[in-house]
Amino acid sequence: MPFTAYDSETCSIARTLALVGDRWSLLVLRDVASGVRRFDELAGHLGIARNVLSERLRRLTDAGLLERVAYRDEGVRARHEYRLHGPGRELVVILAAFLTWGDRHLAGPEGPPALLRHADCGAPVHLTLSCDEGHDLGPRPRLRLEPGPGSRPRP
Amino acid sequence: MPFTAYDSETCSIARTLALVGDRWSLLVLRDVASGVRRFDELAGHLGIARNVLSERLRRLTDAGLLERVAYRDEGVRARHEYRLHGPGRELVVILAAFLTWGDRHLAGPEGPPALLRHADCGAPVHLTLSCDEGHDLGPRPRLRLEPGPGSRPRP
DNA sequence: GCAGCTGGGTTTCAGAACGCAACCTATCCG
DNA sequence: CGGATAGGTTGCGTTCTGAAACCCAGCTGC
Repeated sequence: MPFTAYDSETCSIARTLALVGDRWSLLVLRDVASGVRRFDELAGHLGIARNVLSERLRRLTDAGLLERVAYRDEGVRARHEYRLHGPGRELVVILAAFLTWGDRHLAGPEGPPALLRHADCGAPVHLTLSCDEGHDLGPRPRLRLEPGPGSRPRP
Repeated sequence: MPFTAYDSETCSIARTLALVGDRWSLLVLRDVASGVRRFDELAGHLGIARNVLSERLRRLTDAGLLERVAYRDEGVRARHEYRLHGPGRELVVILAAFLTWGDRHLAGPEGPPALLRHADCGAPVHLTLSCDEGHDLGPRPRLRLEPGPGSRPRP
């Protein structure tokens, strides 16, 4: 049964992209994961239009990837900030995949523009793809995507 | 030095997203990686507008992620198809990251809609994030993104 | 006690991107 | 010659995005 016989949108890749696959969501998540948590900081750092940022934060919060947390600096009224939440914390693996690819193929001669480290021990981090037989698949893995139990035929 | 002091667009995540971070590119790459290589098949399976598909294929080809390969079925004139090429073959790691996340958080009770297997041995594939000290970081890694040698201050 | 500042947005409107359908064009077959 | 078909391109209307202005609540200084 060819891949084309199955519904494109049911695939987990498509579903995940529908959630965070626009031009800004992953950058917002990157910044939040890096400690940029407040609206104005995000808007300033990302260069995103404020209405778009507002809409993205709402969507990501509604989806449970971010949480709004109240905080209060001294002498200022209570405000709130955004933090990674629940499943959102696992999205950093996707960010790491983008970072790794970009470092390998888009970095200039000066080297990678950002480094990803293990927060606990400070060592650089790397992503490996391996199969349940224990083979390491390397950077250019030979893979096959096939319909799984939750697949649906194309409408 | 806070993360906000560094240019958002220089980051490898941002650069990679600028290349493939629109609503369709990664789905096109998923399909091409899965053996859907011809224009009409892609258009039909993805449900993408033909002009948009045309433009995406050109961009991805220009960027060196896809190559156009001539082929000829019997009794039909020569045509061409698209295949993953060079750095494009390494993008499947990003697709695997999306798939893994979607399987964990967006799959229904029936199970994952698609399975990713090692083409050589047929075993399911998984992604692991580990640090150079050898710690396995698990699905919710505690990471720190910091400016690297190629970083630039914010303009 | 009120003017101004600040964080965190919403509103408005123009321009870019997208989706749909129609059309074009080689080539091969009958 | 007249389809059939793969692989696009063109034109047009709708939707999404971006920039900038505006709003609003609460603190602070005067």
